[in-house]
Amino acid sequence: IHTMEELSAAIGVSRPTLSRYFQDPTKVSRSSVDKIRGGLERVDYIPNFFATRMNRKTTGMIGVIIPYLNDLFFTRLLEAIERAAMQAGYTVITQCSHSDPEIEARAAETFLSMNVDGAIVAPLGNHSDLRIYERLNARLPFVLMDSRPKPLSEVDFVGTDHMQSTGLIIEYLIRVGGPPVFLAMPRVNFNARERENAYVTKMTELGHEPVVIGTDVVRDEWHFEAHGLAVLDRHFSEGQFVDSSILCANDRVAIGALRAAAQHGLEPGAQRRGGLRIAGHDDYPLCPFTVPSLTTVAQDVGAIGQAAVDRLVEKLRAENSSKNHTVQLMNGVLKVRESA
Amino acid sequence: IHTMEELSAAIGVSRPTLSRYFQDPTKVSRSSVDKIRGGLERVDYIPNFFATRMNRKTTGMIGVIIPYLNDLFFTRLLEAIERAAMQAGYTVITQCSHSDPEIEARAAETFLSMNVDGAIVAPLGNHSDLRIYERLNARLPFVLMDSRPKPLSEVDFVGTDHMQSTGLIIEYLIRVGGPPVFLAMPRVNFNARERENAYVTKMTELGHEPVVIGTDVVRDEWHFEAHGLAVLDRHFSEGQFVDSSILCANDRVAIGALRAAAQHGLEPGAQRRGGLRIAGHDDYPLCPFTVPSLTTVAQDVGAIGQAAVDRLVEKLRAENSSKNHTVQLMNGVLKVRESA
DNA sequence: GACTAAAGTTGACACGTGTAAAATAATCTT
DNA sequence: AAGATTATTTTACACGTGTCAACTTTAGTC
Repeated sequence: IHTMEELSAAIGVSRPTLSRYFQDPTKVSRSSVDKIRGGLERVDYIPNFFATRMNRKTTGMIGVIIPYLNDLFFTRLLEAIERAAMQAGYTVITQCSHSDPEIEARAAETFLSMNVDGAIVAPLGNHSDLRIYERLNARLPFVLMDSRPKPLSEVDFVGTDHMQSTGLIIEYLIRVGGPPVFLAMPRVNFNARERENAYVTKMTELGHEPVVIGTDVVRDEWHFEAHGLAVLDRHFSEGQFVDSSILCANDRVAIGALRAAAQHGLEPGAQRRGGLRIAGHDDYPLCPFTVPSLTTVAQDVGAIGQAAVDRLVEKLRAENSSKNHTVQLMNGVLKVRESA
Repeated sequence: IHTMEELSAAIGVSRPTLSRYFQDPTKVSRSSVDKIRGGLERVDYIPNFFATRMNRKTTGMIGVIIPYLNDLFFTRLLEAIERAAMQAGYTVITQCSHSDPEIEARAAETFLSMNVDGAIVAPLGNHSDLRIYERLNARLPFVLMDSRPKPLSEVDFVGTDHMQSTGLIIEYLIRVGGPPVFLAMPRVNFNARERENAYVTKMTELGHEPVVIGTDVVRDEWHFEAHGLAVLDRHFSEGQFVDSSILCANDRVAIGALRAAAQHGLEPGAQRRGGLRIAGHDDYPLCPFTVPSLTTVAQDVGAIGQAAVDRLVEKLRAENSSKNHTVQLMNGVLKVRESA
């Protein structure tokens, strides 16, 4: 039994009544509700998703694009979004760019084609075609998340305040050790550059010489751990930075850095004044379990996801397309552990 | 400009011709193609996803359900599936159960409602309502993946041969160290129990006494690292297993185990004969970067994902619903590193 | 140049459900 | 109890595109 028509015949209630029942049972009289309930016990019927969505003015769906799956940062973000969206009564359609701008573009088209009520996008990065975001932004309630292309200014954004978060860990490192070196990450997105800039700015502000390493060696783009390991392995081999404070662009790079230290018999940690220190950024879920456990700045992933959904819902509830946009930057929180 | 009707008026080609053009441009004459191409340059039009899908007998979509997002094993699996499906020309709709049977059930209903051509499911585990899988299996080309409920036998399955993989690492551990203790994982899915059984069977077969630990302490279910750490911390504190070979149910548990070892000043590794050894299962992407790097058995995630899609496509191409089912068990591969 | 076959186009209906307006039933006044 | 009001159901049309049969054009043959 596949259609409402058939169902209405089987139960003895008109089809439109069924239609309204499925949308909001309170709009149907008590007696009809009982008849329908009873009928649904006997036959099994599932409304056709496409037919229902086609005629509604609102589909109740929001589209989410994330750049990469094999990274717990994004999965946590996605989870936060899904929870928040579910709470708000929306169905989330997720697409992953797999670090391919073409797939990202196709995902955006799919969303438009599906008439999603709104879209949340964590952009892919340098290779992305910015017109995609502009196109989405022009036609839908749209929120950008996590990382922000500089050229795009008229867009809502939710992310971390990298000046604040990076500043926090830099000040800490200076306090307990010395001015940190910055181990960059492959420039897969705009955050990579932004954190690097935040580091340089903060160091200059504090009157220290910024030193950035790891910008030359770029292996497989998203293999951050391997990148961190390779860069530091080379430097440690040459005796460089073995007594430095090293601030890694993110925790995955830092995990590679810890590995490099171990391979060279170095023990990064807070114990020895003036010794090797390694710190990261993000509070990757594995940080408490590395050896030594990793000192880092936590991004409030849950808050970012929640805020992105909140802002989106706010926009798509406001019929009047108020063109002003919001930028929400969350603060990082210092997580002091063993490695620095 | 939102409908084909409008587009056809704007271009000067009949609507059905446009319809056929979007499905297969070769079915339209050269002259029409040129006219349409030209027209699409000027206006932008996106076919309505729902309207197109509603009338087609096949939607070109396959639904995938995974139990948990914050685990790189599942994200890698998902990635493999998405790649394989894209290659085969299908659109993947992903839903995550978030370890909630109710969400899992709802996801299944959504798939049925969307008329997906087929479904691939990595089951949630003990709490799942098995009727969900039976229902899907009865109404769709359906493939179960990764972990398999024992009561379900009439279902296609793709996963790892745990007898083989676990046997492999056990034999290795016995060869280089001694008969391993098994550090169980929280019983979140059927694999947990299956690996445990595989361990017991293999040990018995080889004439060793199986010892399983970690079945009592069950903290937050999916926090495997914390589980491994807590269990071994307790045992190490009591001086137990400090010179044992410890086989962890999976790599995330093993990462917690490595941490426990470090906290107790123990150095798991292959160097010292008769000393502490820690091994895992799965080849989690971080294994090469832990300190020490983690010896483990790799599950061939790529092959599992590919095989699941292959089998599904095979089923949904075969009109004749051949009711025979296939079980594909992939072999694990030993990855010897430092920890054992 | 007339005829035939093939290729391409179009009219008309179908898909399954939402929705506004019209019709009916139920409830409430006086 | 009759009319007025409200709650509920039904009629009728709409949504945007797929698809088939009927129609028109083109290409090919002699």
